[in-house]
Amino acid sequence: ENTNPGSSASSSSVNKESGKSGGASAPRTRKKRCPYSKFQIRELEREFFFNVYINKEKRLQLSRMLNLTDRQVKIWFQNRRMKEKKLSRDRLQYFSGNPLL
Amino acid sequence: AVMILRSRFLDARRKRRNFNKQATEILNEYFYSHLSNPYPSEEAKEELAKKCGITVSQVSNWFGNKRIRYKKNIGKFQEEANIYAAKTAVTATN
DNA sequence: GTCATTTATCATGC
DNA sequence: GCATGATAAATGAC
Repeated sequence: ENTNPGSSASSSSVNKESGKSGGASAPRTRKKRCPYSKFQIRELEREFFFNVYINKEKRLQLSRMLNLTDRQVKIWFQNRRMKEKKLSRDRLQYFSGNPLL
Repeated sequence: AVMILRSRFLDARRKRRNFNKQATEILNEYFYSHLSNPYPSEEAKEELAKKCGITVSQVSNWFGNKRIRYKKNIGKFQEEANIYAAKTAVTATN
């Protein structure tokens, strides 16, 4: 169901671009968006349920378990918090007789 | 259990309905009359949302989709661009 | 950290 | 069958 760069053994793949080194490095193309697997989402959501803000330790642990970079986990939590905020706004509209929709 | 209900709520919201023709007209009019900088301010978004009868988030979604789809294939939108360019030109002269 | 955004993907309308 | 609106990764401004 998932051809993620994380599902299994293929560890050393895509990322790395740590290169900030000597000048001439290329325009470093934007990383292509790759949807996460159901398993990855479940584990991320599980942790998000316990605490909306994840500390560095759990972040590294979770990134290893899911074969994601710590940066990806960090960004996932950021986006997830924004999503939760939008959901709250939508619920407010929904329960306050707004004639929209 | 909670997460299941939560995901249900999300999926339900994802059921899409097209905007009415008048709303699309208003949005396109703004887009093509600001083609050099199609980034409406927050106030402009609220005004557009009110005039179109949609939410501010829906306005943001529409402009996000419109910008990238226009950029990806300008030729496909050329006819549409001409139509709204002529329309705004007429309203300007009146 | 938030937050608007870009980009690809998803789900639906027709 | 694509057009279209909404959502999911990823970036960058601040």
